[in-house]
Amino acid sequence: MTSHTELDQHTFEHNHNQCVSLALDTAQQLCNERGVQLTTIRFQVLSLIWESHKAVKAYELLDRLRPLQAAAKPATIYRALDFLIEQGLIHRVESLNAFVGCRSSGQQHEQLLLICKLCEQVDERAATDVMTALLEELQQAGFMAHSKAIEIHGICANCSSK
Amino acid sequence: MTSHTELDQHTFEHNHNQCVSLALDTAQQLCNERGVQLTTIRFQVLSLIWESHKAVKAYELLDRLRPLQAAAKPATIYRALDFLIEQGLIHRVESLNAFVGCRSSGQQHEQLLLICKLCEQVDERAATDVMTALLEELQQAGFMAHSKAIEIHGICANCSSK
DNA sequence: AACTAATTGTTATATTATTACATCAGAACT
DNA sequence: AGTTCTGATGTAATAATATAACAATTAGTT
Ligand SMILES: [Zn+2]
Ligand SMILES: [Zn+2]
Ligand SMILES: [Zn+2]
Ligand SMILES: [Zn+2]
Repeated sequence: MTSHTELDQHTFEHNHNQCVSLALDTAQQLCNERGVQLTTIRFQVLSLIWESHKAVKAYELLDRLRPLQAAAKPATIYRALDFLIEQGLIHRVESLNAFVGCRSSGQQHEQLLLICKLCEQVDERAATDVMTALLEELQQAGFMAHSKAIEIHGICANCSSK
Repeated sequence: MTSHTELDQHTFEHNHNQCVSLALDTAQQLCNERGVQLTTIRFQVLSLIWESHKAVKAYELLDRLRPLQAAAKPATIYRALDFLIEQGLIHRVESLNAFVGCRSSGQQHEQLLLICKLCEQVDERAATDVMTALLEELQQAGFMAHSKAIEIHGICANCSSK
């Protein structure tokens, strides 16, 4: 029997196992290179986040982590999330207070996040034209940007074709 | 003696009283046209938000409203904020869980918010080139956007020139 | 006045996140 | 081996943000 989560993954019509493998392998490799520890807890949280392309809430992660880490508390999750964000392995979706795996960790990348209201999946796009225009605008404004987050809410192509 | 808040407003080197008058007058006019009520509480909250160009937190607003409305509770503030957002009179700054007056209420506008880490002021810009590129990107992705929020954190021109 | 819808009062609670301090495990040093 | 240092985790408490539910009041309408 196929779970709801698995179905949702398939709406992208892609091999999600590949997504997960790539993400986890890349994470491990980046942490090695950087001399930081992808500990068991951090790896487990990253894996849980990567179970789908949906943004996940911290306390939902906590619930899902507890079977694996009986002692898990809010701080456990938030520490792991802080680490994963610092290392660029996940994104925080500000408008949802939720977290989603980064699909281009390692590469320098700005984020354009397309957040579907129906399937709740988050698509991350390079959107180089947008970012170029943005850089130009920032330059004109004399604004020195540290972080650039573009979060668009709406209906994804897949959902609107149904 | 000049308060810190007043000083901060002056960093824009503009007549903030004009900002406030324009914002409040426009708000009143729009509400009239739309047949919705800009009640005392809503007007007071909007005025408090407009005391500066900084984003303000809900519970800070609550503290500042209480001298005017002894019975004010969280719900009081959140209801007023909901109304003001619906009417496009303020923006919610997702990445700060805070609120800032909209400088172009009434006009159709997408928002590019430049959020300064030093002076905490929020600058709202039309950024038409960015928005054009964004629309193009969304079209390519087949994504039907309902809300577009671009929040950039960094150092504003004024602060970086000090 | 009577009715209706919108707004506000009030209480409780849900959700999201951080702080502080104790403990533990591994690496580095003596 | 013992000591020390560091980073990570355990644990408890609490802070900060936001919503739900229902009662009371007010503003418009008939
Ligand atoms: Zn996938
Ligand atoms: Zn969708
Ligand atoms: Zn001003
Ligand atoms: Zn500034």
